Amino acid sequence: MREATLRDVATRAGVSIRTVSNVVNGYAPVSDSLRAKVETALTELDYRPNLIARNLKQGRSGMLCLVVPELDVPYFAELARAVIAAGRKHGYAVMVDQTDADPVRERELLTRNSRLTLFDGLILSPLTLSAQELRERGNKTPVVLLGEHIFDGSFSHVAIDNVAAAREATEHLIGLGRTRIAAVGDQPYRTGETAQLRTAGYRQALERAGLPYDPALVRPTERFHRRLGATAATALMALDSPPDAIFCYNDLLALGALRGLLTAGFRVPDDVAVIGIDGIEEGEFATPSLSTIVPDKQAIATLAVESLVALIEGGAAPAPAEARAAHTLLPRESTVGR
Amino acid sequence: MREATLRDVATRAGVSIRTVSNVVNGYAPVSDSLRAKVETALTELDYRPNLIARNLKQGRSGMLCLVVPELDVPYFAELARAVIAAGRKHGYAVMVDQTDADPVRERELLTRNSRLTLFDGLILSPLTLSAQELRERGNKTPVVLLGEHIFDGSFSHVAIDNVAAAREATEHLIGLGRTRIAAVGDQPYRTGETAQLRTAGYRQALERAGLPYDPALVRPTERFHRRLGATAATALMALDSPPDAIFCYNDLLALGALRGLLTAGFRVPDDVAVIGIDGIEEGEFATPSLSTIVPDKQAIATLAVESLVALIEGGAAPAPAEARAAHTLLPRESTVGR
DNA sequence: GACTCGCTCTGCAACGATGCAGACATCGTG
DNA sequence: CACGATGTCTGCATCGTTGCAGAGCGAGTC
Repeated sequence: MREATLRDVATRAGVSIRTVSNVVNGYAPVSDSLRAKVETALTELDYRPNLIARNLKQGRSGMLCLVVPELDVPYFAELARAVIAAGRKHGYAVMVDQTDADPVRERELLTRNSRLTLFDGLILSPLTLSAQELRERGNKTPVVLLGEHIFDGSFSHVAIDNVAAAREATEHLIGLGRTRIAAVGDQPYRTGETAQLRTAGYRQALERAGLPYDPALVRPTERFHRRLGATAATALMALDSPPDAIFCYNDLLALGALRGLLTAGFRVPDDVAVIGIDGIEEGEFATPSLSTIVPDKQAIATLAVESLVALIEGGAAPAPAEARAAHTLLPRESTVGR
Repeated sequence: MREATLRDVATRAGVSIRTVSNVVNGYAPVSDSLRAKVETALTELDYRPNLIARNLKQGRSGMLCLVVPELDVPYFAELARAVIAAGRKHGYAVMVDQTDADPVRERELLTRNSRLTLFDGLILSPLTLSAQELRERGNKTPVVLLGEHIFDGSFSHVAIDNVAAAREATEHLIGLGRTRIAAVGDQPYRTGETAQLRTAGYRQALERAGLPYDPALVRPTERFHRRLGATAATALMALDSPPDAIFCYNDLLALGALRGLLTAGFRVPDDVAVIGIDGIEEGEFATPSLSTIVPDKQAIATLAVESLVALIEGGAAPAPAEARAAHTLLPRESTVGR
């Protein structure tokens, strides 16, 4: 049985379609007697408005889309929660999609037939897309980007200050008296901008402290996953002169490193201190608990949604806004011990 | 500037709207010369089909919606990944939403204006909704339920055998020689069906092994979060005769318990063994690594999507299907040590 | 009593796409 | 040369809703 339409209700109630629509939406004044008749018919037929039709007519869907590389990376899951909440505050439903960190699927977002046309706006955390590709997309859906990646002034964009965050993480380790500090997570190629910014911050901290920069202590990882963190950390400890601290470019790498180090028999933080970035809840319950830089996810979400809503409702495109969210150092056992 | 429509392209190419549509969709044969003209116009105007309009005409959107209580609960995030993948295999895009474990928001899903009308089907992991509420919803969108909750035969439904899973977890602990086994996560009220099934499995195992059932060892928790696991575990160890093993109803509780126990100075598994359910990746990297029951998330996702697609494309409603996904015991350090 | 006013209510057109039936031109066949 | 068959292309109606303009009607005013 198909869903009842306005026409069905109108026939049953003996009124015009338009009047039913008015009753449903409360747009125009309707006399009590008619209203009652219509409402009876509405419930009898169990009418539900067809939102697709409404959207077509109104040219908007009231939905935003958040696209992240991987939902099961806790940082993105926690961010998604915040974005969904921020969207609701502005009257938008936020639906989440993931690209599986697959460049092909990221590019699908830009194609002609992308499902994104269904949404009023897009919040995208790109992984491999270049600014140029994004600019040339056929898609006119308003976009706000998350993360440092590919920002070139042509899009609204929200991120933390990655250089500062990395510098502060490294300085925290230096402040604890560590002198051979490794970095895990560099991505020295086109799509690794965020990682490169963190490397820059790391080097700034070393420089300011007058510590030498040793390329052997910087380990690239293709992704920011636990297992790669474990591998990198144990490899570092196998060096002739191993590090006494490891700065990981995100918490998953750091948590993997923790586990790898403990398995290999190293004590954290006594032998090696470890710090990450992301402030995911998992780090609080790890053993030892993980020191980290906590980005203000609430702020990121709010800023992203606000920029996007401005783009959508602002009519003429306002200039792309670049917003910075705050971050704070959260020292825990993995650097300062118990 | 608004998006180009078929009409715009048709005007520019000097052909009928219908022909442009044919070129775009490849439906009917079009001569090479016309096709070329149309394609030029298409790219010049950067035409993108309006999916809302297409959906309205075709009566379907090609999108499924997955609704979970909390995306930042890793089990749901990992499940979401699997569901998204399974959906793609069947030609559907899956969008994810969360209710924040808020009963009000769960009920919003059922209201007249629910955005769900935009989707061809719904995969729902309900938390507080009753079967009756779901049955009485105005919404005719096909639904498949995840988890044991509220299944009463009126909906298609996918879950693991929670009783067996809990029994096997408990039996694993018993097999290691533990005799005072606690359970963390009971929810002895209407919306706690899943938890209650796990309690049943726990009691079955005790009974079969001839171990006494001690109500003091069963700790309810309102949610399945790390912090509550930590609290419950430390409370248990403060008992006059503390347990020598703890079965947690999910991995987050277990990971919280691990941390709580270690902070309180207990050795895991020497003093207390700990096991969870969910098989989330986090448990593999915890210290000690977490023993767990791993539900076959791939299977859950596949079964759910297949049932849903059957409902959607099957025309006349097929009988609701009840599907069971497999689970396996994965012993790790938190029960068997290193 | 004619007129305006204001309140209800209605019909038509439109959003942008596709399904369908048929128009038209071209071709092959007897 | 007439005919039907084939291959391209088009116009109209339609999906379910809302915007707009105006019809109809009773009440109020002079």
